[in-house]
Amino acid sequence: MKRDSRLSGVLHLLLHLAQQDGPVTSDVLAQVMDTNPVVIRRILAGLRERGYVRSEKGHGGGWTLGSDLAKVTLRDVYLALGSPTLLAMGNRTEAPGCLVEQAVNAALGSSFDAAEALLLARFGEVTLARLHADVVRRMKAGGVRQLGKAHR
Amino acid sequence: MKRDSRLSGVLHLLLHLAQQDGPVTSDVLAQVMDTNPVVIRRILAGLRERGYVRSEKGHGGGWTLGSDLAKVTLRDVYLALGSPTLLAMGNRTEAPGCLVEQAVNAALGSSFDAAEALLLARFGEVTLARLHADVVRRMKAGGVRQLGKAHR
DNA sequence: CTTCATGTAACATCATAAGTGGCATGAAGC
DNA sequence: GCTTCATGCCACTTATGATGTTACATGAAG
Repeated sequence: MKRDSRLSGVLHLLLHLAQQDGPVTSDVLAQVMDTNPVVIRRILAGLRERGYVRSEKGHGGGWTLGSDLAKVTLRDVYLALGSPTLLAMGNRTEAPGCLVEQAVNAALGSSFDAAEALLLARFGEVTLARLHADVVRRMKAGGVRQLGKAHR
Repeated sequence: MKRDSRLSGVLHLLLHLAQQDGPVTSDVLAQVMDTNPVVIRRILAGLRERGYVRSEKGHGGGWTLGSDLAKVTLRDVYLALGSPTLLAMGNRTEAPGCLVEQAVNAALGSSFDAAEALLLARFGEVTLARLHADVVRRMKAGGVRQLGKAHR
């Protein structure tokens, strides 16, 4: 199964935006992420609806942050993406008539639910501000290297 | 992302085998699972290597359980399937040069790891015997219904 | 009114689980 | 021996969803 990397990608985008003054175009972000501008717009569309980012058209346009990084958690970002599937596995059928399958579903399902709950809880504990602070810390630790240069 | 239901499926198969005296053919199991015999063989192949099931060719052949249900956990079964991907999400890249991505990976990765560890731990706590006991309990609770009849 | 940038639809690509057909292998029954 | 039944396995197809790409409309700045 192909792994969904949108959450990873969008966080990357947000943190890069956090280190830019003005708007950044989808084109630039696409180069940084080594992908297509349309993919960028697609990913950021959900965040725009919630006000986490803003977009402007025309000259000098592009993407800017739209809210306080301290008030947005990874969970918020995840939800803004449309709550994509977290687990790669699932029960074969829901609401089966077979008693065996019911027992299997009950056993697996409770574990699946627990794992999803754990993920969401941990996502809820981490704010973008904390991630940003971590980036700054890493920059200092490794010497103030310019960002965006080490992308390839 | 398409969800992997092999673990769910194989548990279903094992519990059905547990309630049969003699060998059960892939054909019969396929009907029970509403799928193709080849799929059954493919799923059970890994379990055979570890001795959890045995297969016999020819007349009167088919699949039988190969070990004590109390000694096999869901984790064992999961491993026998080849440890398929548990999470539908992942980091965009591993070992990135970009500091931002490193920070993102660290934050997400620890959560991903925790969720996977939780799943494996819970799988390790559940034996097939316990699942089987649960099936029996459900049968008594709902009247002794014949298994395999409520499959479609 | 030209240029730049987003917004969006439509389509192509790619990976993987699942489904299917065909054929070889081996065991039981005649 | 030989037929039948069942697994073992390979190659191919199908289905699904993330991702990549092209094309065109919209709107803002110069």
